[in-house]
Amino acid sequence: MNFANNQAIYLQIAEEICSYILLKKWAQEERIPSIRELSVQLEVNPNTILRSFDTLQNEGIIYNKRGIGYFVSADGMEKAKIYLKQKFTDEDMPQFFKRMNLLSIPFNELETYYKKFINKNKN
Amino acid sequence: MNFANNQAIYLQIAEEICSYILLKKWAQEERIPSIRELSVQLEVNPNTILRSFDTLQNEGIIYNKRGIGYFVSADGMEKAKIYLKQKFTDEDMPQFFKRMNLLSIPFNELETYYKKFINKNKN
Amino acid sequence: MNFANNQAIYLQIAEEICSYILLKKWAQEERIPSIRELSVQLEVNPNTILRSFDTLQNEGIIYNKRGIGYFVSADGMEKAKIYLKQKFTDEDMPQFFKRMNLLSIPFNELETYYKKFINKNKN
Amino acid sequence: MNFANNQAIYLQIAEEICSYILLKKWAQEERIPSIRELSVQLEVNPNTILRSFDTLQNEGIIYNKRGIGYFVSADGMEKAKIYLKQKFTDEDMPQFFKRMNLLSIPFNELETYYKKFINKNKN
DNA sequence: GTGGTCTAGACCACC
DNA sequence: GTGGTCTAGACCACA
Repeated sequence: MNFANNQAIYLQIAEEICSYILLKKWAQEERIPSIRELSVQLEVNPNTILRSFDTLQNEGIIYNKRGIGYFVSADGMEKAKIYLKQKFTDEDMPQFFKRMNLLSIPFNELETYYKKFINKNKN
Repeated sequence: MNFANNQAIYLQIAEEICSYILLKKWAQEERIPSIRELSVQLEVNPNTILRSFDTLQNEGIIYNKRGIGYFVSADGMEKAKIYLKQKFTDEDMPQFFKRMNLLSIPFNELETYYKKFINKNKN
Repeated sequence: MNFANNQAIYLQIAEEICSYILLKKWAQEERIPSIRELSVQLEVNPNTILRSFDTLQNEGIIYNKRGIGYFVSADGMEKAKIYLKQKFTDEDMPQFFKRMNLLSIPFNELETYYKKFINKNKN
Repeated sequence: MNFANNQAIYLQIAEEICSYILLKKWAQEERIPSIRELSVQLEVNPNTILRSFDTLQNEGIIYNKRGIGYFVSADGMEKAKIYLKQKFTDEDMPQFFKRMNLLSIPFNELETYYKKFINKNKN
């Protein structure tokens, strides 16, 4: 039994940053908070934030200006979406479908729930 | 940012027990491990286990024989399924659908992924 | 005046590993020494070696088997060559050409030296 | 693995001084900074600077006036160029060509890179 | 044993 | 101020 979320903190933070970009809380070409700011705010070690940034930089989602800070790439939103979608299909979906099978929920039934969800949130 | 799973531990354990019942690791009318056993195994305070058992007993999934232990109800499997399904539709599904919307994944696409999942796990 | 090589240690190590692969000291699909072994041998912190390995893994030059170690990729030699060549053309060549200009060495003259070098090392 | 530049510090400084002369930062017959000044500026022991000056004096690149200081020779620029060129052809070139061979870069290709370099820096 | 993660803290270069 | 590098050492999961 694992009570804590088993995913590495730096990956959780990376995903969170992507979500922020997708939600347009940080626009493209905009500077994101510094490593030190985030490390204080999220109460983690600066090195952990750096690792998140490194990961996102490798994905081309953010880039870096020496001595200034990190910025969302010009195509950061698109790339953030690709990054998150990959994680979603590879990790969340299989777990979700597994649960459906355990609970004998047929795929048809899922659509019903989906329509309800859409109706409730369409406003 | 929440690094730890935000759900109460005793509820996590309750769900886990239901899963075990559904997977037939503990048959109906079978005695389940004692509070002490589980508290040692899961490295949790015995009171936490007791709360899980209370919750499941209220749902009619397990019952208690004084001085002997807890047992899976005669209709425990069915009730465990209902219990888990409720959690699944109320908590997991909305979160899942929300993510789909954020990532602009149409419902049609989900079916494709579902079929892939089924094919991979049908053996 | 910088007396020490200004390139980061973990990048120097990454290049050194690539050279080893190109020189076939570590064959493709072969396991390379563990992080701990190299950290002792090279007298650097294990984290520094890990960073070198991370870099090379991102380049697809090496890959990892959990709990076993790092291995040279099937196409590791080719990718190591590409990696080193990029570094060579981007960093070493400009510096080399700059020196040629400072010393007023025309390109023709370089060819003479090159032929001498080849003759001396062709055996 | 050598993390530090393997060349003796006093030789590195000697080369640096030659570069300065070639770049006309110190003109011929001009006095160059005192041993004490340089030792402070470069954070090096005065004896190390003295050894650099000795080396350059032996090459006839600089000369000494008792009680006054060191001066660039009348033909210092030419001799500095010869000194640096010798180092360049004897030490840098072989290493450079060796790398070219390791990376299977033919000499023709080098010319392409050279032209690009010239074009970029011709302004 | 292996690698993976995280913390604490230091020093550096660049702006 | 910013990020970049490196060390020391801890704890974890996996095999």
